[in-house]
Amino acid sequence: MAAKSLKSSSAASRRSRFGRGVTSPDVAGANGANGAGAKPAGENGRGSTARPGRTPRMQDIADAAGVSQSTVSRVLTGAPNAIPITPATRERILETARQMHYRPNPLARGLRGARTMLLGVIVREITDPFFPGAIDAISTEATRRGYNVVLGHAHSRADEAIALRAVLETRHCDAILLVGDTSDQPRLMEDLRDTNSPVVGLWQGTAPVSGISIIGVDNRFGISGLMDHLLGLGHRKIAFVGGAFSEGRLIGDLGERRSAFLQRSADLHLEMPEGFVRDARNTLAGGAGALTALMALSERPTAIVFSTDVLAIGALHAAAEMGLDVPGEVSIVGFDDLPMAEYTTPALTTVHMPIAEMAAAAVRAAIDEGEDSEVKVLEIIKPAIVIRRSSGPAPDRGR
Amino acid sequence: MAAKSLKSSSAASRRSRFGRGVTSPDVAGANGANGAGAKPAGENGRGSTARPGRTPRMQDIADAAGVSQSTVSRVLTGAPNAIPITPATRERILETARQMHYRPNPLARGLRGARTMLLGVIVREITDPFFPGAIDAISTEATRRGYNVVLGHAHSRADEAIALRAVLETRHCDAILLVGDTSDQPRLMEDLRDTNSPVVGLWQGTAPVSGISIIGVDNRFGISGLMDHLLGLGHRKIAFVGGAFSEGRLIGDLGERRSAFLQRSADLHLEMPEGFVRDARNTLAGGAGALTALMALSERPTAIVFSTDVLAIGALHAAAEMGLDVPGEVSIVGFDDLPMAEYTTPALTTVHMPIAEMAAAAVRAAIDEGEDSEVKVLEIIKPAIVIRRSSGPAPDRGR
DNA sequence: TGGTATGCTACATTCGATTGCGTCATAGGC
DNA sequence: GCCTATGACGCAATCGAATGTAGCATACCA
Repeated sequence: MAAKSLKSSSAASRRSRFGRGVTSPDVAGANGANGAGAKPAGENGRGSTARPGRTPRMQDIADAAGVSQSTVSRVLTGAPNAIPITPATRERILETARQMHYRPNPLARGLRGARTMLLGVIVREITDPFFPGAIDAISTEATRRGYNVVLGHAHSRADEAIALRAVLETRHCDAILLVGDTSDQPRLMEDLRDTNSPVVGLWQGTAPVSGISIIGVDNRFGISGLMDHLLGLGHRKIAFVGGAFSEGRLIGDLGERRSAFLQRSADLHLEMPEGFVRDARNTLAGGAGALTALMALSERPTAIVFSTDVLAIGALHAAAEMGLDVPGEVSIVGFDDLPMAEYTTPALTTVHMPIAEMAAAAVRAAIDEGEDSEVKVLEIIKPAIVIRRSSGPAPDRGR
Repeated sequence: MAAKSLKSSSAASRRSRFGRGVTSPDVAGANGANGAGAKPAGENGRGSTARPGRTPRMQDIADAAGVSQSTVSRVLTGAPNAIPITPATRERILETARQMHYRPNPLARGLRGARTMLLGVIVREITDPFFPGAIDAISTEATRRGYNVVLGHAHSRADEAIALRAVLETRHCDAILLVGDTSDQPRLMEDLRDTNSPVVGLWQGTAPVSGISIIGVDNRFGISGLMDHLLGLGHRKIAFVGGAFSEGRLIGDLGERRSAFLQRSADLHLEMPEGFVRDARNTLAGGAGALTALMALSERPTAIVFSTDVLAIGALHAAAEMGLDVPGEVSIVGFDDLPMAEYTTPALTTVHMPIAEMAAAAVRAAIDEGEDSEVKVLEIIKPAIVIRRSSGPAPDRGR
């Protein structure tokens, strides 16, 4: 309280009277005031007035603790500075900051070039049930490493630029994660190239992309596993339904699964009648429609490989609706192992996606790359088959 | 190129030689240099050197266009300033900025107190299939209004503070949306109270909370509708399974649904044998377990109201596993109308949640509140029943 | 030709935290 | 008693954009 009056006669007024013009010869003015005012235990630097109703800044802590703002900074950042601070001072500052509910302003921090501890995540089609788990895993791993997640959206074509812009203009992201295939959004990719923050692609397919790290799943391996399983059950007439996000455009993982199926079928000389390979939008309705269409063929498949669980679940529903027995009459398998896959009727045979590990790997790549080097990662993870009830022996086997 | 040499003899060197000490009488020094150097079409203000490899700042645009940084700012913000700019100059600046791929630094912007156009969204249990749609809707509406979404996570108790801190420390959010019930996280709520940014609760229940706006669904109305539907089908032995997120703790919407059921049952004098009202974790497994338990009762219910679709879907699966006919032997209804609800076997009767409208309302409330007043919104939306295949006539009706 | 009005642009400050460098003070050595 | 070493800290510039105010320049008026 008493210090309040001292303040205006020492540092504060000195500043305002002389302005910043006086460079160094800080003669009588300051020294004299200091000497006269005894311990001027507070109020130095510029705007030293308390600001009611506003969140405290570092200067306010400094004032309250009777030190300079820079000292507060050094204590609070806890950096192993060359500059030593007395434990007593340190403790006093820490305590003051605590009492005043101080929280550093990340904007000001970021402005100086410090990490913002933000991870930009651009997701395609968040309504795809696959992604929530992915976001969860990413967010968890990011949080564990002290990072936060900013969500960008790339739903429709028209939004491509906007979504990306948004996250990029909020470009204080230390790194950017592309989740799901976004490669058909040319402007996004182009914008990303301008960014100098590291970019990591997750579930974008396994093809290397210049300038970004890739964490992907081995789709070929997964599809092969699925087919081996079905072949082992005696199936020879196997159809495939590939999901496409946009109209007819097969991209990334989904495209790889499709071509893996085609190639494997060719290698095995499986008969592949007209209509056995279909495309459908990657929705429940798309899966249902595909199943209906396949069952309308004169020569029906005995097993169907769906490129995602979403499609397969939609197909399961359609099968039940039309009174078709799964797996008695037709086996249905998916890809992704959604949480729901275990609880469908019947439970779905699928390929388990190690979401958590992949998300962790992606976050790690993103952060490490931001901190360290320019090294691009290319990590392809092999998934495992999960056999449940929706696949069974081929119905024509007994013949 | 020629301008390059002029630069160092005009404005730039003037600054460095005289420093900031010389306040206004900008006499000979500057004028003389200007006169000698003819049109000094560039390089004014401080650090006027081009900075290769870095994203251009406003100053760089100014240098390139031969104007001052403030002029660039005024042109780019497009604010209806009192200060007019020549169309020619304006166009030149705009063009330069375009060519240099200039993007304003939101950090610097925010530092000045401008809106950051960021919406903090704190979600509880993102793995709950209900939320992706919610996030999608929020993100869409936010994007439409030029905002971006920062995702916070509040999974487990231990993380409560961390998650919130994270989003709050990234406090440059203009507003905060609480999605799902977070009221059992005391520290979070407390922290939120310190914030002076507006807070909106979505799907937190319908009880007013001091200091925050609430957008909720009328759970009582939904449950009543469900029960009326079942009563109309002749059901009198109706059980209830309430989902709890954490161990046994009934919160928010889920708690309201439970008490709505209890009250309505009491009003109607429905018989309510021991074990007819159960709690379960809000997961597929929880729903499956609850169904199994209910069917093990000596007196079985003919219909079961699940407080979420997730529970109901789990139950549907368990019923199929144990060969129970739905709705022949037992009717199952849910709440939320997940996208999946239409594709279960059989399709689920449930209460449709108007996610998009509610999300839009929440975003609107958050943004408007931030821009305008202190008015708190309390909006309770009435949901509609969706009747599908999982509910049917009571089996004992024919007796 | 001097003075004023008007149209534009430049300067300097501000936001809050970080950091290189400078400085004061105390202790110790001789 | 003076000088140096080192401990403990403060000063001020800096990051990029926004903005109030000062100031220049041309045109116009008397």
